[in-house]
Amino acid sequence: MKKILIIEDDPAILIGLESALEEYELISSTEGADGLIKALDNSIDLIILDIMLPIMNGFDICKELRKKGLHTPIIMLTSKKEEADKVFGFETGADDYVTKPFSINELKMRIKALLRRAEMQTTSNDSDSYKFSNIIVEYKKLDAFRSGIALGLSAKEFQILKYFVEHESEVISRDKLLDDIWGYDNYPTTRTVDNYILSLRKKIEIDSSNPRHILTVHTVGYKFVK
Amino acid sequence: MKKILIIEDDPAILIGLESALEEYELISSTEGADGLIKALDNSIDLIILDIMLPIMNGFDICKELRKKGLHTPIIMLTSKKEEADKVFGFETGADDYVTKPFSINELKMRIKALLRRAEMQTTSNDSDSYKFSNIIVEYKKLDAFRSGIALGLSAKEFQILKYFVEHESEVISRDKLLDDIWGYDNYPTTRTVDNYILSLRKKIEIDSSNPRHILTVHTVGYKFVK
DNA sequence: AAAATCATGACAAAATCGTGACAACTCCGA
DNA sequence: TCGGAGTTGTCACGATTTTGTCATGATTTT
Repeated sequence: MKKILIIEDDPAILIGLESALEEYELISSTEGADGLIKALDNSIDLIILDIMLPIMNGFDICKELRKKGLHTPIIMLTSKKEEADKVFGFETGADDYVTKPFSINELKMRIKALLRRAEMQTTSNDSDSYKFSNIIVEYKKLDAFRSGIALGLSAKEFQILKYFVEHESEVISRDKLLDDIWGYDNYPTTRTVDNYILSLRKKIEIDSSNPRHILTVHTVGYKFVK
Repeated sequence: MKKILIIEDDPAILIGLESALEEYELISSTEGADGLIKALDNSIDLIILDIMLPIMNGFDICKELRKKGLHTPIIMLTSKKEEADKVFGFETGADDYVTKPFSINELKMRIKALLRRAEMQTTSNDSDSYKFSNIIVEYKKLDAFRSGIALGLSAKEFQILKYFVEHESEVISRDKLLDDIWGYDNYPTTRTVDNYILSLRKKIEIDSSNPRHILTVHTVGYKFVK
């Protein structure tokens, strides 16, 4: 269930929203500073923010949140159309607004549209294969293929390759790999890593002594490039 | 410059949009099937889509695009509010709408908001890089790139370059660099520093014998400028 | 039990590191 | 303006560290 944070000081509107948005998990705040903390603390999916608030106004909250690097979609509640124009500009960071008195139906649709778009960001990358060069890594088959023929990766080799493609071009230290692949309970030597790199290279590189995909970064670790 | 595709059959509106949205690169289509192809072919950043179109209506185009896995933000143009309600629902895939006759200002703001949100997706993950001139220093990749091609910095070279960019325009003495990069346990000669400066210059400067970024400050040390 | 996989150590190969030598340059005073 | 002392640029070499690779035994899977 999606979490929505409502920052609104007018009890009448707050109650109205709460009954209209029963399909969501609602968190509310009637005051700016408190709302700001809640917006940062919880794993909120969307924020509904009134512009007119005592002490700290919605305009400032919005800017503050964006300054702190929060990407949560924000819908502003405003009383006047002109006011909306001011806050909805590029520089404030709000994603949408509705003007009071607003249609609950319209608000609901705008919420849906923003949630859907946010959702897409996180789930659009769930394909079950990864291509690079002439190789396809099939997550479900736990193996990789060069022009259709299986390379016959062992379980650990596959894990490592998957880890590498998921961290494309990042430098991975041997210790990081041991932590993330082997876990903390059994901890082989860093030499073990080199050996797996060797066998992986033999399988996925065309010339394993001159690797083009699994590169060594001397004194640091390895990195995978497409 | 962001690319916007406008799918609209009414020439009057099309001309109006084209003159209002001069800040964008515009591509237009007056017909559904053609618009659908253009939407898929080009690297469009946003689509403005009229609902009422001959032959294939905007509603269907929208659904078709989403079915094909296109995530481009879509703003619908509608004549009636009720019509908007129908297409703006969760199932069609539109992100926003404006009702004719619409305020150009409002449309512009809605475009901005959607583009900003889309932008965040692509740029939110490279916060750990530093640009200067035509070079990008990628912290996670432990390397720097000139127009995309890797410069192949060694670990120590990278450390030093990172140190320099983090202390932009500050004059750094050799001793300070030895302290901060090599640490207090092993302490090479100041000659060593010069050697690393040399190799760094060879990699990041266009003319290494006439450096523009890593400058020597005689009798004091070096300084990095953008 | 056989086969595959995994982990380790030994040694060779390679890359990087640090140094000294000397040339080129800069600054400053004569 | 010239020269000299000090500073920096540059190169090549050896030392050191890191990585590649293989053979071997342990462990797990089939």
